[in-house]
Amino acid sequence: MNSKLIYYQIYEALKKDVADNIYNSGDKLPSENHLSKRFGVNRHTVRRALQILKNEGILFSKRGSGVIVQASKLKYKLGKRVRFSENITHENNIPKITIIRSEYRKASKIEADNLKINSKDEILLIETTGKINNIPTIITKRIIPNKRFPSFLEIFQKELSVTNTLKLLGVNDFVRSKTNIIAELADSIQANLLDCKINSPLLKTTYVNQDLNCIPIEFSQTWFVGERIQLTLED
Amino acid sequence: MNSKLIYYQIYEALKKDVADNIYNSGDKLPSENHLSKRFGVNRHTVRRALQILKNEGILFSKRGSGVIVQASKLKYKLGKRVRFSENITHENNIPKITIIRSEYRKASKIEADNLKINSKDEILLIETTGKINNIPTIITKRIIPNKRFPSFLEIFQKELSVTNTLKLLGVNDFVRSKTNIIAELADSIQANLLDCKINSPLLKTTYVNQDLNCIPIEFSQTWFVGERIQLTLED
DNA sequence: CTTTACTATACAACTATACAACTTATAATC
DNA sequence: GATTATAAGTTGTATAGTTGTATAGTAAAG
Repeated sequence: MNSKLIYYQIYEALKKDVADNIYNSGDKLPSENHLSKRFGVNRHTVRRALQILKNEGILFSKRGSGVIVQASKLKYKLGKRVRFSENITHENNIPKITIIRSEYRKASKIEADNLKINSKDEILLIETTGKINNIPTIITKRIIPNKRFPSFLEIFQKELSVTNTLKLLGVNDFVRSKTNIIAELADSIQANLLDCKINSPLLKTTYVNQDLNCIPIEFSQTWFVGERIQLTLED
Repeated sequence: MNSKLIYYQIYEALKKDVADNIYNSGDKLPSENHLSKRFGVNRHTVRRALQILKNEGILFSKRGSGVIVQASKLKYKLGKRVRFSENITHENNIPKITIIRSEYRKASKIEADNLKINSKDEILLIETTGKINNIPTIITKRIIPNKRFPSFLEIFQKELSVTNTLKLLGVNDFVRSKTNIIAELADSIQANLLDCKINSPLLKTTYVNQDLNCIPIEFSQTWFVGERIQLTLED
């Protein structure tokens, strides 16, 4: 019976277009006005169809900008050696990292504990966003001991890769000592950075990377947009 | 006896109004609520009268919009040289074309065969609706080889006429190589675009226009609302 | 008693219009 | 060249009006 409803027909037509890759991940759909002309209906009828697709996680919209095809959930491997770039390019996705903030300051107690440094030693904070196929998906906040890596920021700004930066600093391998995973809700700043709604579910991982002598290198937190990422564990 | 019945009297009154051109082709009637007040009856009694007029093909309705006076069947000439605008304006009717969709993509096999191009060459798809005296009557889906006419869309958006667009592109004359005519039933999207019921009969023509050197220019399909158009052949 | 014509009411689906909030592209200005 | 206004385009929201459909009820005719 649903099949006779107009909005449902439009829903099916648009869903097919996405499935047929007429609109690809990250693409903007034609505007609601264009779609309403294409289907010969009022804009609100199109919106009703779009709403279903948004609920299904196939589309998402941004006021003033457009309606965009949601990328299917990317698998992000967690384990002993987690490498961002490899994790993304592995499935032919294109990563892009942007530094949004960096600052030097004294370590907090938690940071000092995790990095096994003296309390109030100076640390470097770097906050980055990661886009996958041009869709913002990841925020990372890194705490790095400044005493050991005084030129980290300078190199990282060029390399935009922890792995490469550490190599250039003489650390050829590093592993995770632990990873905690919790769920959080996006606040307005995160929502803005991640192109998601406020209160969208985020996956937050907290971890320490250390060299092979078990000396901590970075204490970091990463937020993933739940709709776009699934974390997978391996041993 | 029938003449006593209220709904039948309303039916006759409305039919007379249409015959007397109080309501013309394409005009909206007053809403059912207004009519029910005018005749001093319940809305459903008016609807019963309207239903007969719809069955007779004199009126048609669109949910949310209103009840509209149906046009009488227009003659549309098919033959070697088919020109939409001329066909319509010939009997003092006013045509209006709207682009509802355009996209570039690879040719399907059938399209490539008909256009005599390589399979998977890029084509331009343009979908338009044609209103006659403001009543939607025609849908056309055109496939045009992009390699030969890379600026077709740009010009067509201004001209809204294939004949004019081709003239500006240096093609002063073109003819149809073949025309197939079949009957189809309107699906829900076509029904909305054409302001007709789902499963209304449509005339569908499939044809290829080619230049005088017999090189295909467009491979297209046109759907006509059966209630509003009759096709006529000439040689 | 059953059917038919008509009323009454309510809600769903869709249209029409307007405006706010926001983004993007373009032009103007420094 | 970079920054700032301006304009145009987009989604979000609200309100009102229209047809489609379902249910219940009344009165009259057979």
